[in-house]
Amino acid sequence: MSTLLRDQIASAIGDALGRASKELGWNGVDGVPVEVERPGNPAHGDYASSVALRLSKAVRKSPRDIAKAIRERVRVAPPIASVEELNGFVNVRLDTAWLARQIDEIVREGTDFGRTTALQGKRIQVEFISANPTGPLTIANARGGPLGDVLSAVLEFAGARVDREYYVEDTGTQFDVFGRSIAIRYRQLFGEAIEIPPDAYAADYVKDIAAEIKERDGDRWMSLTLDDQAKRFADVGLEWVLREAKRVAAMLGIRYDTWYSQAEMMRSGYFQKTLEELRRLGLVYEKDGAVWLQASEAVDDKEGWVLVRSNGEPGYLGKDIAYHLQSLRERGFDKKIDVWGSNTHYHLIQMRTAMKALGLLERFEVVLYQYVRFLHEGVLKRMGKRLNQFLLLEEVIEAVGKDAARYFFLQSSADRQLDFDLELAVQQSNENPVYYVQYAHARIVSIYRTAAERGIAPDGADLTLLKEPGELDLVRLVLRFPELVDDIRQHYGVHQLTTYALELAGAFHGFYRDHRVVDPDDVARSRARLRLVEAVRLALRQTLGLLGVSAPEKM
RNA sequence: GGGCCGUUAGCUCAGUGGAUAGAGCGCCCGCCUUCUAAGCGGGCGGUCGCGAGUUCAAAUCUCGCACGGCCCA
Repeated sequence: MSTLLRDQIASAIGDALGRASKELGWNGVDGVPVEVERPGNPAHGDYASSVALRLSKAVRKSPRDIAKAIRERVRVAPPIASVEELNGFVNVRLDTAWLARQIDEIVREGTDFGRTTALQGKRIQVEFISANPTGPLTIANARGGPLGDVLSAVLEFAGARVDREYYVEDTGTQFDVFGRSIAIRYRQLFGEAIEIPPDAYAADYVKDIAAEIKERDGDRWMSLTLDDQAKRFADVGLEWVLREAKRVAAMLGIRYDTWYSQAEMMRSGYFQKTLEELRRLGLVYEKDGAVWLQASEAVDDKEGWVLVRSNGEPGYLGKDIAYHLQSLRERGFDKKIDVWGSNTHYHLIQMRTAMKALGLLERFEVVLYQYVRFLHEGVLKRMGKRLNQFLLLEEVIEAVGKDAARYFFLQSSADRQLDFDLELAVQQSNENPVYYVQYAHARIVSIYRTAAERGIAPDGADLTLLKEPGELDLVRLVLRFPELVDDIRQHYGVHQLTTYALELAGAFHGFYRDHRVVDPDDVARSRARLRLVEAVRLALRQTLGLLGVSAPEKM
């Protein structure tokens, strides 16, 4: 199954259309893509194409006439059993014997079922979470975790070589403030009457870091100025933050390939190189002592954007352009995909302008997810580390578990805002659909145990015995998995995996009630059905595997 | 003031131009002597925020407006 089923069907219809066009002397057919979809209504077959309706005007024929001409010319051979015309649609039905045969193919492919080579040879960097290294991971940063991790998994499954990257922004104002906050807490531990300013990080973890320093080094740093302490403690804080981030990411089942330091990127000289290149392109000008990037004409922003501030400090945008340029030019990535929170959307507009100017736009992709808020005692709160107001990712994972936490974040599209109520999440974790899906998987494994006990193995199963709609519908659903993977590979809608998992699990649960699999009185059919549910189990396992959710054999 | 995202069943959300709009939760009724009832079947429940436009066809695309969230100034 190297070619997706839907592509096979589409090209069969396309061929027929081409012949019809030639034989009947139609004009206007060229360049119109033939696409097929899975109709929701079973009466409309397994695949349908609306190409006749689209072509009607150009060809100057009624949609029905076009569809009929196509229908007459489609080569009817497995996998296609029949082609019909209805209301101008071309409806294709799959051959049921062919469908049943696919079960062996699926089982044979095993963990390769759905895997493709579409992205073979591509090196892709997926950058996600990358929270400011000024505190622990919160539920807000958390959303990017499963999104980025699952997207990475899908891209790998499609043949790409993927690097999961955590960009550590260990330079800049926020990082300095973090160091200063630790220093102030450190001084307070020695009884100094120094207040933590309102724009500093006031949360308890900052005190913890200061206490760790005191414990280890005592008053050794008290002789330094606040500025020098701030500089030194920022690095101590960074160590703490990265240690925590690695630990908590691991709790979510996320393992990064690279923790990439912004400071290191700056030391590499790439920032200067980037400025020079932008200058050569004539996109940079100086004003008020600062260095500016010209805004694109598409954006109504005459001012342009600061690359280097008037005090000589590299600006956030400038550093990020340099970082991207380095990834794509020097670090060997064909593509960089960033998973960013919605608050960066304006930054994204700026980045796209810059990437376009540098000729890198098509190698730069962003998944923008809407912010996560949390409810505390029924009141909505905006997350903020400086506000000392946040819900730790760790607390959530501890409360509901890795599987439910990941599944929760992957249920809705990135575009939709999430509100998280920890009390409700704990209370409802038993109702999390992830258990519904996992239960289907465990049930199938249980069927296998029963079969083994009764001495029935699926080997040599005669799949032609599978003729009932309930049986074949399961195969149809399983065969959608490779198409789904292909969609996500292109459009990054990883939440579709959860929708699919739920649908497949539901279909299986329904099947389970109506169809006995292990029946000692009918060993032949038992074998065939064991094969069938094995294919379902595989599709579930593959889906859960991409989601990073476990597929338990017992529940 | 400019920009990004959202608005679909009581609640949480799928549905990214097709033919009667779906799921989970909740509510009502039914189903465990047989492979796991964390399950299944049935029922109730919808002006797809509002208005215009494009199209053979709009929840889906475009424009305007309203409301909610966010970013920039």
